[in-house]
Amino acid sequence: MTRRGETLELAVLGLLHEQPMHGYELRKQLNVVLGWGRLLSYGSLYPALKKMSRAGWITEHVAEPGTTAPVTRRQRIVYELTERGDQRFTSLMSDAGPASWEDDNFDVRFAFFGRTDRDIRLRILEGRRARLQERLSRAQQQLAASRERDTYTEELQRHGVESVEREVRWLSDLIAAERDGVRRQVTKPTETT
Amino acid sequence: MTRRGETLELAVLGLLHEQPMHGYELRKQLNVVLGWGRLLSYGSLYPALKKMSRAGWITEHVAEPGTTAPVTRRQRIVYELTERGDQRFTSLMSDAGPASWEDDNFDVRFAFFGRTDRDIRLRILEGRRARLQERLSRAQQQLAASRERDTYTEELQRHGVESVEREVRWLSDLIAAERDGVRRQVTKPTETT
DNA sequence: GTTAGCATGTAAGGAGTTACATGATTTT
DNA sequence: AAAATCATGTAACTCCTTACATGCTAAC
Repeated sequence: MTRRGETLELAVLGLLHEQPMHGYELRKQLNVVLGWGRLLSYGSLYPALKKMSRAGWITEHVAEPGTTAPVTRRQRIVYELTERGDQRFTSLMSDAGPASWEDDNFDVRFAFFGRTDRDIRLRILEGRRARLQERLSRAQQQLAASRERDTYTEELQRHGVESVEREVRWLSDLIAAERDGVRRQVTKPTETT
Repeated sequence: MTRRGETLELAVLGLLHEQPMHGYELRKQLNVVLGWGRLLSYGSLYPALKKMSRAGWITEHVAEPGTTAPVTRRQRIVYELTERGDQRFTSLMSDAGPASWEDDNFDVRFAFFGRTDRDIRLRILEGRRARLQERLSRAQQQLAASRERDTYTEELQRHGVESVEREVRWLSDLIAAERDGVRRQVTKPTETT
């Protein structure tokens, strides 16, 4: 019944869904999928992989030098998704959770949209938009209320509101595209500054 | 020589710089200053206040019902900035730290720009911009390299790049304004409340 | 021959959340 | 009389980072 911290787990399962990988490579790929500014630390990655291995979602294969890759530098451990891991992936992608959990996982889930049904995609996108809009109205009220505060605080809040508004528009475009069943191809929204 | 987690500390010191406050009120204000989506939990706030109190940066005054506010609901503990706390605030605002630390603290520092010198403000803004630009070029390379990947991953990366580009422009505007000495009306806002 | 990158791990510690515990006051 | 809000706190737990430990291979 773990509710938080499944983000890393989902990201690993999703990446191994594409192809087996060893930890070092996985870390680099995780940097793309997780929206985090920094690279995930090894102190976090390897224990997580062990845990997932024990849970039966992935398997560890020791790849000896020269057997797998053209130039293998040293012993590497290649992780591969199991069938149960695949089920776990699907469950994590489609299950609804608390708002905070869904917010934490949004980026990762989005990255794996290609392996998810359209109705699930729509639910995730609409849920995200609804939560952002809620946050937006609170922030706008706050902005209107705190006019007395100094310019910098106000500027920070104004910028925050604009960023969220921008993200809401982005989501709306994506939702519209999904509804139309149109395979979206990167239309650059007209920039208004 | 604590390097991380001074974010909360800085935010509290900055808010108490304006006026003394009790914990419950502080939490609401922190929600504005810290860029976090959720409210800070009490389980995090109160121990932090105790710690800062022991360090001598703030003092605790018990405000008995009826003595301070017009309608006091129950016993509240009002926290007030000490002189050493003020020094600590200045130090945290002006000290340069590791990149990750400066990134974590950027929002909070920006919110308190009104109580900081212009050269410090410029250093913080330019530092932030430099780090974002660095991240941007890496992300752009990644985006160009991974054209084979599916549409959603690409879309996510594209959106990420655009967001960062936008933030860089925002920072550039702010830097230009600071350089021009276009005083955004500083230091002490007109006394009200 | 030394530095940089590849590759895997452990131990200690930091900073936060959730759940629990208590109780007054205001609103419905 | 119940529910919401005000107000403060503790204990257990989670997840992550930093620092340490090891050792191979490629490039300069």
